[in-house]
Amino acid sequence: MATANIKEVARHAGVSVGTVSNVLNRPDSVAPITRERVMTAIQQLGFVRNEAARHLRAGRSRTVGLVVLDVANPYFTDVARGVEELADTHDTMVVLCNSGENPERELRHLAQLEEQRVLGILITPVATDNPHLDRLVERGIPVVLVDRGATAQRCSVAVDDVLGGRLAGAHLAELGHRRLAFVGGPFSIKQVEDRYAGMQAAMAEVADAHITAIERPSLSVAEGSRAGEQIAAMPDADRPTAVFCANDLLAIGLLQEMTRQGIKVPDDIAIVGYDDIGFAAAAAVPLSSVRQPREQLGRAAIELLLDEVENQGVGDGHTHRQVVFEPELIVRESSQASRQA
Amino acid sequence: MATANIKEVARHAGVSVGTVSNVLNRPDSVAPITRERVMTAIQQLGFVRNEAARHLRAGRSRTVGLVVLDVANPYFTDVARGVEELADTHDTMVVLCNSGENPERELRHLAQLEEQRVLGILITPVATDNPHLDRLVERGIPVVLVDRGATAQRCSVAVDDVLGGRLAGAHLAELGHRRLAFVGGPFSIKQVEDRYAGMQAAMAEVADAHITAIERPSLSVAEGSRAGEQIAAMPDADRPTAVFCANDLLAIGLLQEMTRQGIKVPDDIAIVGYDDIGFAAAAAVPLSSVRQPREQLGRAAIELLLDEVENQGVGDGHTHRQVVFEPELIVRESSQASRQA
DNA sequence: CTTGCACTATGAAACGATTCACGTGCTAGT
DNA sequence: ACTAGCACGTGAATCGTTTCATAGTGCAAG
Repeated sequence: MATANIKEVARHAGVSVGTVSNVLNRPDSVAPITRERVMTAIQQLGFVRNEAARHLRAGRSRTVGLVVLDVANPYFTDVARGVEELADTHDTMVVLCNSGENPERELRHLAQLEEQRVLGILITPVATDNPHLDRLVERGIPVVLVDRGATAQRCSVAVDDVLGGRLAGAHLAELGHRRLAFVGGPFSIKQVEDRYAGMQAAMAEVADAHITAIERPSLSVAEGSRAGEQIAAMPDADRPTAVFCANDLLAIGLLQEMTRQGIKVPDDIAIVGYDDIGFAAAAAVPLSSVRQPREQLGRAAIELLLDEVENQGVGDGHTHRQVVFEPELIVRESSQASRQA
Repeated sequence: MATANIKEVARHAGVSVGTVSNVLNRPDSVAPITRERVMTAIQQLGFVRNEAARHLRAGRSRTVGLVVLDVANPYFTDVARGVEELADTHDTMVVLCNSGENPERELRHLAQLEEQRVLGILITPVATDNPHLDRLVERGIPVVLVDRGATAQRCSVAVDDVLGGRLAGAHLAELGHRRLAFVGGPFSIKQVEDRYAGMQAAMAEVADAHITAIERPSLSVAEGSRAGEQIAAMPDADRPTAVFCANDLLAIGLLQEMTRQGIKVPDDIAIVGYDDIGFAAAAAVPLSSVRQPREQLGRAAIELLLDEVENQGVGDGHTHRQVVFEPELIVRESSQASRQA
C-alpha cells in the first residue's frame, strides 16, 4: 500500500541502493543496461522519491518561502507569479504564505518556514522593523525584502514611489492642470508619502501650481468616494481640475462619486491612480495609472535570494543589493486631454 | 553556524535525546525540573525542530496541497483563505499551488506534492477527467475536488450553480421583467450551462417570459462590453429589460458599455452578475450578484480531507461525500426596481 | 604477464527526530 | 523487609535517501 522506497526498487532491479540513487541523480555514471533495468523497476513499482529523506540528508530543502501581506491583493499575486516562474527554472519550490497583515500569523509562518529549513525567505513584512527577520539572518537563512524597508544589511527589491508620483504629477502638469489634489493616506505609510513627495517634486517646477492634500485613513474604494464628496463640495472655482490618488481603489471610488455628482471625468476633472490593477482598465472611465513592474519585482527578488544562497561564503561571497525598479505611467481616458482643449 | 540539533540540546541539558523529544512532544511525561533544564538549553542554543526529520520518521508530512486554477482570481484566494483558516487549527500547513489552467504545471505540482508525501490534495483540476488524480488516490493520497467534477468515487465540494441561476432568474421575474437575456459562455463550461439552466427553470414558471442567450467565447470584461454592443444594437422594442451574466466580469463589461451607449442601469436595463467579486459592489452602479460561499467551500474541503485522512481504514472508515452549498443573491442597485415603477 | 586506468557498482555511514522496550530508583502497602 | 507499582529517563533502532571510499572488471599499454 505504502509507496515503494529505493530499497525495494534496488531489490527489484537486482542492484544496490547506491546504484538506484545514481540512476536518479547522476544517470551518466551508470551503464545504460543497468539504467534501463532500474528505470523499469521504478516504473513498475510506481516509485516516488521521498522528499523528506532527501532533504534530511541534504541538510536544506529546495524550497523558498514567500510571505505576503494579502494573497487576495493582485499586487502580491503578480509578484508571486514572477517568483514562481523563475523558481521553477531553478528546481525550487515556492511556499506562499499569507500573513494577512497580522504580525502573529507572520511570525507563525516564519517559524514554520524555519522548521522546514527553507533556502531563504522573500517577505513583505508587516512591520518595517522586525527582530525575527534579524534572527533568521543570524541563523544563516537569507531574507530578501519585497517593497519594504530596504537597508544595506540585506537584499531588497522595491519600486521607486517618488518617481511614480513624479510621473503622475508631470503628466498632469503637461496637460495644463494647475489646481491639483492628492488623495491618499495615512501618510505614515512610506509608499503614500513617497508618491506624494514625487508629485510635489514634479509640480515644484511648474509656476503657480497648487496641490491640495486630502488625507484619508485608508486606501479603499469607500475612502475614495468620501474624498470625492469632499471634492464635489468645493466651490467650482477652487475645485481641483486633476487628482492623483495613492492607489487605484481610491481612484475608483473617487471616479464613482464624480459620476454620481455629475462631474465629468476627464472633462471636468482628470484622475490618475496608482498600481494599475486589472480593474483600472475596466473602470467606467478607463483609469490612467502608475504601473509597477510586479512580476519583474518577484523575479528580481528570487534571483537575489538564490544568488545569496549559492554564494554564501564562497569566494567574494555575496554582496547585499538593493534593487529599485522604475514604475511606468499608463495613460487612459481618465486623464485624457480635455476634448474641448 | 548551522542550527543546533536535538543531540546538542540533550548534551547541553545533560539528558538523553529521548528526553528532549519528550519535552517537545509529551511535556507532561517529564519531571518539571528536567523540563526546565531542557527548555533553557533549547532557548540558549536557539534550537529549531527539523521538520524533515520528523516527517521522515513519521512517514507522512503535516501539509496538504491546494492546487488552484489561478491565484490571481479572488474566487480561489477566498477559498484558500477558508482552507488555511481551518488547517491552522489542525496543526496542518497548506501549500498553495497555481496551475494557471496549464495541465503541465498542474502535473508538476502534483508530482511535487506526492514527493512531499502530503496528507492529501485539494484541487480544482484543469480537466474534469484526470487520470493522475486516480493514480494518487490509488497510492493512498486522498483527493478532494473543489467545485469541479463531483463523482461518488471521492469527496468534493461545490456550489449549486443551477440554484444560483434560478435565484437570479426569480429575482428578475419578480421585478416584472419578461424580456431577458443571458450572457455567458462557452456553454461547454459546466458552470455556465448550469447557471443558464437555473435561469431557464425559474422563467419557465412565468407566463410569456422570453430569454435570449448571448454566447461569448470567454468570461471577461472585454466580452461583456461586446455583448453590450450587441444588446445596444437591438431595436428598443426587442431589447431585453434585464440581463443575467454568467460572471461579474461580463457584467462589469456590459455595465460599462450600457453607460457608454446612454442606456441607463437599472432604469432601462437591469443587470445581475455572478460571483460577487469585490469590485461588484464598487462598480459604477453597484452590481447585484450571486455570491458563492467561497471561504465556507474551502473550510468544507479541508474538513472532508482531514476526515478522510483520520478515518482511513479505521472502524467504519471514511465515506466519500459530495457537499453542495447554496449560493445567495446579493441585490444592489443594478437590479433595483425601476424608480418610476 | 603485469600494471595502470577507466568504468561501474557496492554498502555502510551519515542526516535529525521519534518511539518504545527497558532500566533505575522511589514509595507505599503488607 | 520485600515487592509491586509508579514516575522518569535512556539509548538503540528506525524512517529513505545521498555520498563516498572501496572493490571488482575488463582492456590497453608496456
